[in-house]
Amino acid sequence: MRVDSVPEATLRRLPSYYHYLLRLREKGQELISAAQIGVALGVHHTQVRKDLAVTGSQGRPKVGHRVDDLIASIEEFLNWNNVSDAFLVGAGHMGTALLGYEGFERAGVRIVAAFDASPRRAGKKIQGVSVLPVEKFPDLARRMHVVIGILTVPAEDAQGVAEMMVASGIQAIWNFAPIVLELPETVIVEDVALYSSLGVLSRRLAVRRKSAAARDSVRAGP
Amino acid sequence: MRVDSVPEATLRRLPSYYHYLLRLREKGQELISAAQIGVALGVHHTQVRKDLAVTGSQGRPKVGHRVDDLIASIEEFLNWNNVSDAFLVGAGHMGTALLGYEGFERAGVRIVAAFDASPRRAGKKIQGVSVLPVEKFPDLARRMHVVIGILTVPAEDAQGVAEMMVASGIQAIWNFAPIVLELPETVIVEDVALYSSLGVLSRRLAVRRKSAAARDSVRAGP
DNA sequence: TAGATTGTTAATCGATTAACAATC
DNA sequence: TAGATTGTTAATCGATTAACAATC
Repeated sequence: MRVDSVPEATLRRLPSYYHYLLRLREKGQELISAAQIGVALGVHHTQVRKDLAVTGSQGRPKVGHRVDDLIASIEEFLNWNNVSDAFLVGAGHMGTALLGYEGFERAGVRIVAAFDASPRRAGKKIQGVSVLPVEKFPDLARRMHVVIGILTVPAEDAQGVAEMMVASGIQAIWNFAPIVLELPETVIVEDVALYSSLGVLSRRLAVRRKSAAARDSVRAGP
Repeated sequence: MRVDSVPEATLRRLPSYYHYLLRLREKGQELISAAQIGVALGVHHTQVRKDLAVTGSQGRPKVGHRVDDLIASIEEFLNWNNVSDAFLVGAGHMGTALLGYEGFERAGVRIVAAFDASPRRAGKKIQGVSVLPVEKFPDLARRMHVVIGILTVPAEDAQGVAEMMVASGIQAIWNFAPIVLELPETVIVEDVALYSSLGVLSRRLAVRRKSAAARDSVRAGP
């Protein structure tokens, strides 16, 4: 049983619309049609309409959608207008990078503390966020009612840390480790699969080279 | 016309199998069945078989697959056994994080130089990789026959830098900026859509809260 | 009004899952 | 051998695209 009837593919496209619309607004554009969005983002215009429809935003025939309305509707639909506190575990390269991002508050997430198992890192401040010993996570998470965990630890530690997070009341995990976490299915896990992305890139490049090589050998003759 | 007949969903799952298999090998396990992989990674066993089939690897009835064979087949299929040089542009938070990753060489990519528009960053070394002025990109890319570009610049600079990359001979771009790049369709673009990921997470969490609240109000009575 | 655009219903397409024969 | 597992073909499911009526 799916809790949310909205297709995941739609959820993934909405942020892309959102950032495009922000840019339009910055340029002062007030109206936009589904077809224009589609062309700009490489999505079929019917698909754009369906995606926007789930947010409840309505356009006017012959006129299009108000950029402001769309932005507000997407924000509300994704709950990006309510910022939730998040704890990050793993203050390594990726963790440090995420702590430096400004844009996540606009996407409903504020990283309020970071944790690390290494005493070398704990005690420091990174990008203005304190790095604490990971032992302090459970107590603090509970006291501050933090329900979002960001997981940027090495793959071999990820499962253990994730379990600690869930035991501390975390309900959603943004996982950067290249493993599939085994957790109660009530926990929301969203993977950032960097290696999946690299796999697609590498394969496409290889296929492209192969077909280019094939063309060249035809051109050169048998 | 699709150049590669293999579904993208399959390409995205293969790296996940790959990392799981690496862990098995480390533990000394020599054989594995599609069903076991499926249980561990949350994929239907038939799907696992189809995915593995595209790599050309074969298993034996009643026995399963040799872990070694699968690893080798996936590596070859994704061309991860041939490492390509890559240039990174944007030595900010995310760029720095990627320069620190050890695992990308195993995924076919070696970052050999970084570039940045800011004179403050250019000239430094980050994680042992030199950061050069972005003006040097075109000439160096051509001379070194670099065809992979990693794009970690702010959103507003991404389109321009991507065009510069393509003009310099780059054939595939790993894009971390939250915009849809408009480039010739011969260019392979692979987006790491952090905000799409956050959108899904935020929405799921909101839906979960809503249904929890609904349950509570029923329990409390009308 | 005419026609551009929306929003919805129907058709198509592709990916996932089910069923089952092959085989070690 | 019996049965666990593979690999393939058929059925189902869900997402995308096409068709079209509604409307400003």
